[in-house]
Amino acid sequence: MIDWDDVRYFLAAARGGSVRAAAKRLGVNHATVLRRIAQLEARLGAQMFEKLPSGYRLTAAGEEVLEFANQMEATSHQLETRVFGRDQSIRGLLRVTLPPFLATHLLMPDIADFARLHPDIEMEIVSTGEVVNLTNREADVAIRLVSDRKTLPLNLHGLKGPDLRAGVYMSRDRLAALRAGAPDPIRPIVTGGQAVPDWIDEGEFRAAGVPFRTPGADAQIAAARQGIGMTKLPCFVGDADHLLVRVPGIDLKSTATIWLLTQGETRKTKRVRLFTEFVSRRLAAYAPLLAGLSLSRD
Amino acid sequence: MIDWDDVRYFLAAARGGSVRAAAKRLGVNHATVLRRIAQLEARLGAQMFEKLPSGYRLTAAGEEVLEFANQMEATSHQLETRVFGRDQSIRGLLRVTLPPFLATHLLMPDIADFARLHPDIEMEIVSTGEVVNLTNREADVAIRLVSDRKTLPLNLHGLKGPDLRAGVYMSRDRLAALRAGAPDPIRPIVTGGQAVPDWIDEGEFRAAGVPFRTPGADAQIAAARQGIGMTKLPCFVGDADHLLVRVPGIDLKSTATIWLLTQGETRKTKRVRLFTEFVSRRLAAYAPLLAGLSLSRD
DNA sequence: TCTCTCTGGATCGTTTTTGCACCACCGATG
DNA sequence: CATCGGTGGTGCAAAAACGATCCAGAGAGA
Repeated sequence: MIDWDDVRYFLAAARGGSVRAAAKRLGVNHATVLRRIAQLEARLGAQMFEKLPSGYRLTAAGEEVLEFANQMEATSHQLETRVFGRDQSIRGLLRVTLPPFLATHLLMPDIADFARLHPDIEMEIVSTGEVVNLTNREADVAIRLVSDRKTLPLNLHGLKGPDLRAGVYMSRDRLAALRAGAPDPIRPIVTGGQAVPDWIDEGEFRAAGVPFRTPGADAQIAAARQGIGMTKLPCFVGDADHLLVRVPGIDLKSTATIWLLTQGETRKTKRVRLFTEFVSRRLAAYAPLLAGLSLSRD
Repeated sequence: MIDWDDVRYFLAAARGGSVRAAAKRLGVNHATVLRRIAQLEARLGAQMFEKLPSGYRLTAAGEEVLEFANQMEATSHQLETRVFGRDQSIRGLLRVTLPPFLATHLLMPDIADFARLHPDIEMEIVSTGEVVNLTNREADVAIRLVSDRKTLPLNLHGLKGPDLRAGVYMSRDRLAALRAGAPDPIRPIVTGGQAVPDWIDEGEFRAAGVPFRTPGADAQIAAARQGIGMTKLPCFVGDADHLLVRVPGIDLKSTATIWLLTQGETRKTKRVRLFTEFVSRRLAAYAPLLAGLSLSRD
């Protein structure tokens, strides 16, 4: 009989492409992955990988095994979510994922309030740039921005929040200087790789010159503050920054709707319901701010 | 992340009904099962079993987990059969299951011939009374008796063998005594719990009295040899025994057909093909014997 | 070409897991 | 009432798994 956990190691190696990458994902030493895979291959009596100096590549047999390994993983995740769904105690872990800019500029104080209100809930905020998979139970609640034309995944249950609108902002001082007749060019600030936006031709003062490309929302804000140019920001971010003002003549853009997403059994959990209801109320209160109707958060 | 192998221990405990029974099935110490299940429950944060003095009983949560655990097991078995199906080498393990009386009275010499012919094939004969599950890959080849009106499982591939017929036998000496006019009653010998058979009224000499019930084919043969009464046996068993003769006036019964069954991917294997072809040839040679047309094996 | 970083693999202490021997308990049975 | 076979649970020593480390080799880039 094979050790079922070996399949988990196999899966990590197949995805990581190397023993060391798999070890990193699994949080173990690479020698362990080496041994577990050797053990699995011995018990199955077949080579699952070509052992190249550049890494592990799946053999034909390995490709077939991968299919079933994926299936086992899916079942394992379902198993986990099912028992988690039965958990009706307050005490326990609650993992939330949300876009970084929502965390840093808007919801972190509210999440802190929630944590203070429920000290028995162990919270974990997963706010990396990557979209985490709710189905695989990498998180229990996801706060997502969903473009209005896109549809939600069918297996997720959504609680609709307020709309989020964005504006184009630039430095307040720079705008004053422009009004006074300063000739310096105003450059569009965009994230790397993004096409030149269409709003450069709309405003009272036109952006010109090559775009200023920088990754990360915070870097864009900093660049705008320094007067490099103008950039598109969510209203609640731009309006709250007293060093920035909306560029006159450019309308607000309706970008997306905030959704609170939960998955399958997990939303029956008391912790999840408490959190989604709490955040939902707070978001509703922020609705004017998010829509860009109030020019300051104060 | 849970240890997938813990699910295997959970499954054994859920099926065995107790930690010790699970340990026996898994071939490990019962303390190990105890600890693995405790670990799984800790990681999932839920009780899967009620720990009663009489054993472990599944909780509601455990029942739900069981469903997915079964699914994981099925996937694991599929994974094993898939890689096994790719194995085209002679050397390796080949597990065969067949009814005990076929093994002891007919095929064991042939299986021994096969093993001698292919010393690289490690053979394992699973000839307990229980029907082993081919789908779960507890065996690679099954030699089964299939009643003509029953249908084969769809996922199995069958190679049809000769028909097997049975007759009613009694002690040769006893028959001679009867012909000489001995008055002792002849009792029908049947397996425990079986109804009184219909052939007691057919023969030249009628069976009478309460049935003699004994489990096991070998015990029935011994009882018949001792002259207790008459019993129904496969022809190849009864005809080969010089102490027994067919009861005059009772026709042969057509009971079932011998099938060589293989499953899914495993039949692509060289070992499996070699074995099924070999046994198929031998069975064909035995066809008259099995049909009861030759009165002795010699 | 030299370095730097990636790869798999081997070795060696150490940690974790496992098996064994117990214990207490419960129920059936002689 | 004592016994016997079954249950779960618990220390302790042996065994197995693990992590840290080192090594050789392969590429990439300076």
